[in-house]
Order: sequence, then C-alpha cells, then structure tokens
Amino acid sequence: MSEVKITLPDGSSRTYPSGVTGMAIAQSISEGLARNALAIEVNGEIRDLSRTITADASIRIFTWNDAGGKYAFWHSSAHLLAEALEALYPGVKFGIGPPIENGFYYDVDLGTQPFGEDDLAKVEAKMIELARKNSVYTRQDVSKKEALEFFGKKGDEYKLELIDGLEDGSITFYHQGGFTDLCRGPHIPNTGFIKAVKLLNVAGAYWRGDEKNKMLTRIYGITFPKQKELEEYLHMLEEAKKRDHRKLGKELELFAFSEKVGMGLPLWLPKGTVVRERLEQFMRKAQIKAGYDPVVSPHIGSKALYVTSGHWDKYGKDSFRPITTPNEGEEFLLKPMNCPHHCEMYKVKPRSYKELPIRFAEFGTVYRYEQSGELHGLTRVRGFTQDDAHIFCRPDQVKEEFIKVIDLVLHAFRSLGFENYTAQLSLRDPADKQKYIGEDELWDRAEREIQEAADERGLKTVAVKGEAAFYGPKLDFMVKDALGRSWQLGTIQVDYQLPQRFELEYIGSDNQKHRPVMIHRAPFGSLERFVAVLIEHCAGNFPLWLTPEQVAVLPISERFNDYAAHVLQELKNRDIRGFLDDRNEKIGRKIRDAEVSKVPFMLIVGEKEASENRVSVRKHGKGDEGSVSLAEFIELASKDFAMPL
RNA sequence: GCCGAAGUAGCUCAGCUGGUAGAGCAACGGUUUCGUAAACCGUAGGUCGUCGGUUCAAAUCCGAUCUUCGGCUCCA
Repeated sequence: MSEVKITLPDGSSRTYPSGVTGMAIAQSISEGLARNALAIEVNGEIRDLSRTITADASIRIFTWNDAGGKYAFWHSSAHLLAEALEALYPGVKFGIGPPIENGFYYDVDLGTQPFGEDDLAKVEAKMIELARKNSVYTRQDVSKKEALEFFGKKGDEYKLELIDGLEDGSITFYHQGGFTDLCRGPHIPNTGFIKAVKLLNVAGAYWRGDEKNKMLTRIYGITFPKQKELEEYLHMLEEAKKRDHRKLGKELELFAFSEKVGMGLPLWLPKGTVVRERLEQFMRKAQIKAGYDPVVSPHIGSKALYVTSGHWDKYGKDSFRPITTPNEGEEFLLKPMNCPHHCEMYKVKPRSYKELPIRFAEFGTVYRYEQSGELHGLTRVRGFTQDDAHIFCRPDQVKEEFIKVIDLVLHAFRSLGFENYTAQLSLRDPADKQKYIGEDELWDRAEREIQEAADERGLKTVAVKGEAAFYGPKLDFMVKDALGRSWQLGTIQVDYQLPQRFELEYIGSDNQKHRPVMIHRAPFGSLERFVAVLIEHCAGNFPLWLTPEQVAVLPISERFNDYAAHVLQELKNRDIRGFLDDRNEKIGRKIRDAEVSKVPFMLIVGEKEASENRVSVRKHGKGDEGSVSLAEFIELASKDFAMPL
C-alpha cells in the first residue's frame, strides 16, 4: 500500500497510508484535536474531515477557533436549519444557504405559508432536536442528470436553476438525517457539534439578488458549540445596540428627524452641530494647508448642467424631480453633486499648465432621492453635506495628487482614532460596460494610477469589481458600524470623463490646448455618515476637541452658584465649552446627569473651592480626581481640548 | 421600491381573549441648601401614528395610508 506525506502547519511532516482521512490524521496528532476538529484544509482547499487523502499534501486541521472551522460549522448549521424547515413546513423550497461573517442564513420559499419572527423559536427548537441526533454529514458525488432528477422530483425550481449552471462531474450532494442538499461542502462531521442555536431575524431577499426575481424569505441564524458562547454573543449584540448612533443621537440630543420635515432629512440639534462644525473646521484647516481653495456654489443648478455631466442621464429618472421657475418653466435640480459646479468654476477663465493643480474645496450640501427602504439614521439620508473637493491637474500630476489625497484621508482617520478601516479599490465590472462612460484606455489608466498610488503609500487594498462610479474608478475607505454593517466613508476618484464633457482645457508649455484630469475626493465622505460612525466608534464619548460639552460646572448648593458662574465665564473666556448646572438639586444628582450625558469633565465647586479659587475635578467614567486651582485646570484643559493639527 | 415586523405622555414601557388609558423618569409648583451616579410632596400631560370600516361599544378586530425597525435591491 502506498503512503502519502502529510505536512503540518508547523512544517513537520508525517507519513500515512494513502487514503487516510482528515479525521484519522487528527486522531493521530491528539485525542483533543480529534474531538474538536471540524474541517481540514488540504493544499489550501477546505474539505470534510471524512474525505480521503491520496497524495502528498500540506494540511491544517480547523477547529472552532479557526475561521475555516466556523465557516464549516455555520455552513452545516444552514443545512440543519433547512432540515428543520422541511420537517415543519412540508413543500418548502430552498434557495441558497451560505455561512456568513457571523452565522449563516437560508433563503427559502415557503409558498403561501406565513412566516414571521414568532415562528423562529419553533424552528430553533426543531434544530436542537435534530442536532441531538448526531446525524452524520455525508458527501455524495452525483451526475448532473441525477441531480436534476432528484430536485425535479422534489419540485425545487431554485435548486434546478443552480444545477443548471454547474458542470457535470463537479456536482455533489450532502445528506444529514433525512435531508439532502445540493452543496459543495465542506461540512463538520455531524450535527452533534451544534449545541446552541439562535435564529436572529427573518427578512425578504430577492432570488439571486435580482430585484426582478421573486422575493424569498431569508432566515438569519447563528450557532455555537457551547451554550455559553451563544449567551456571550447575544450579550455582545446588546452592547453593540447601545452604541447605535440613532439611539445615542437621541439620548445625547445630537440630531433628530421629523415626519413633518420629511424622511431622511436630519435636523442637527445644537450639540450635534458642535461636533459637525468642529470636524468641518478641522478639515478646512487641513485642506488649506494642503493647498485647497475653498469655494461656494448654490444648492440648485440648471438641469442642463447635469445633462452635460451625465448625471441626469444616469440618475435623473429615479431622483428628486426638477423644480421649475413659475413663468419661464426653466428646470433646476436640487444639487445632487458638486462637481459640475466646480467644473464651471474651472472654466471662468483660460487656465495655464502653470497654475495646475487647482483644488476647489466645498462643504457642499447635496440632495439625493434614496429609496424609502434605504434610509438609515444618519448613515443614509436624503440631504447631506460632503467635504467635497475637485482637483484639476495635468495627466502627469495625477499620481502625485492622488497620493497627497491618500495622506489627507489617513491624517483625518488617524486624528480621530479610526483604525479599523479597509481601503477598497472600486473597479468597473468588465462584464457590464454599459454602466460606465468613457473609453477603455482611460479606465485602464485610471485604475492603474489608483493602484500605484495606493501601493506607493503601502496601503493594502481590496479590489472589488462593479463598484466604480459611472465616470471612473474609486479608492473607497470602508468602516463598520457598531452592528457590523459596512459603510463607505472617504472616497477618492480619478475622472477623465467630466473634463471631456465640460470641455475643460488648459494651455500647455507647448502653447497647445490640453485636457486636465479631475480627482474627486471626500475624506469624511459625508459629515452625516461620518458623525454616525464616529458616534458608534466612541460610543458617544467623543474626542475632547469634538465633544459638545467639555465641562459641567456643578455647584454643591445654590449658595455657590455665583462662584460657579464665575468659573464658567473663565472657561468660556478660554474657548472651553461648558455649562452650569444651577438646578436646585443635590450634587449626586448633578453628577449623575452629567455622567449620563457623557460630559468628560465635571467641576464640583462648594465652600472649599469658592474660598480658594479652586475646582474639584471629576472625570467622566473615572471619578474624583482631587482639586486644582481654576487657573491650573484651565491651562491643562486647554491643551487637552485643542484640535489636532 | 420589495419582503417581514412595529407605532400608547417629551423618554422608556404596561394595558390578557373589544367595555372608553396607566407606571417610572423628564416637565411644572412647593419644601429642602445638600460634598462625588437619582432628595421629598404635589400638579399637569395622551383625539393610543393617520384615515376609513365592523360593533351597542375599538388602543384592542379588519382595510388603507404614513413613519420607524430588520433585511433585499440601489447608492453619482
């Protein structure tokens, strides 16, 4: 009998008889590993432990502690969910049921049977019941014909459609208990590993993600090998909900919405406005330093402007309708973009190659019709302000300018303590070219320049096809909110199209007309979304330079209100944002209210402090820090509260 | 826009299978003048999202509509 050489992750290798299973290898390594093994990676491919290995290979055995182990675990859990659904809802048809970052889902067609959140508990119970049977997941190679026959008989048109797109010879079924699914695997050894089950929510999802297709019922769930881990996960979810910017925005009186004003139109309350305006000041300063010129353009623009830019053609039909002048019937659009305005600013006079790059920056408020179901707190609204700018440069300056913008974006992120962003290289979808305008050559060039710029700054990027803007590729900075949803913040885009459409020119050193290149960029993206993500990132405890109220002055009793007012005035003289709590309340109460509203510093003043011109300092979340002279506090605080440069 | 769920006082929530709305906090008035996370007493506050229907009677049942929430699709 022949042997195979198996190389382990630590570099050591062992020999086994050919046809050895992953499970047998695990057992030979240790009893504990065998008990916890969920799947195996063989030469980079994740497989079932039960599959045989017939050639030399590098392997890695996955347990719950590996992403690959969780993947197989949740994938298998999706099958368990399907088995439970089939038992409870005869005739149910199945779409797809993949593992996801946290758990798994299954898209199902329940026909006319109603299904809501209330039904989840019942399905959970069934899943646990089935899991306890320790049903083994078994793999079976089937021919395309057999596969079609099986699901044809079952009447599951979704599976038939999936099989249709598969190649004969590469089709496998997996069985567990009485359930059979089309699946490429891999799966965990048996259902007994699944000890804790929670179905999280039920939602609609279009079959194959296409709006034109039927909407299926998507059931999201998560499972764990231990009940305790499930409890920890649910607790973590609760904690994340407390950071939700919508909840904190209301509690901290940062912003509000009103049905009467209109959905998706945020109202910035005084405290939220402080945060927003400080961010704006920060970016203004950084931009001036980086050679930008602030400009201002109106909130509406002639429809012709957007016809020229191509936005009307691309987005006009599902946008806010144009507004018209009463007599002439001229059409204007609520500004959905700032770039066309800036193009016209570029055109006010002939430009020389010597004055490029020109950088027009504007905190431009734009209005876009977002589908009603899309609106989400401050992250997705119908009116928002971009920290927008457009750089007009020569073709030979593109890369350098792009790198400068990357530096600016990273400077902003760093100053705000954002670490967990990813840089996404948003490219065009080569399979769907009519979504885009412009020649291939220019697209290729732009995509290459962005990649080179990112590389030069050592920025790791993830390329995603089909995510480009219609006029050019982008480098997008993505962050996750408290609940794990991904949002785009900053964006940098290279654009060869708008300069053409607006016929932008400059006179080169050769005395000939040339076309400039545009770079669109917004480090924060929109102030609204940025503040939303910032709120969740810091759980409402803003960096000191941003926080709406930096200091609460809390007199022990009304007898010290005068001294407290004096303290507050001294703070204000030094541009420190504070307020006086002169309510007729006990100090414990004032402290509690200040703590709850996340004021970073509390100055408690009474007999002792008033007589010595001192303040007792209490830090949010930390407690009593002892007393210092008022002057000393102001000195220290002014430094702490300074805007980063 | 699509699928599903929810809307009760400023906020958080109670109100079982229909019998005409309740608590805590906040607000307001008073008492108290207080040393590091909620003083005490009292007062006021709601056409139960909106419109229509069923019924002797609707917060409760039905329909429509608006908004919000969870997803899907979309996102210049």
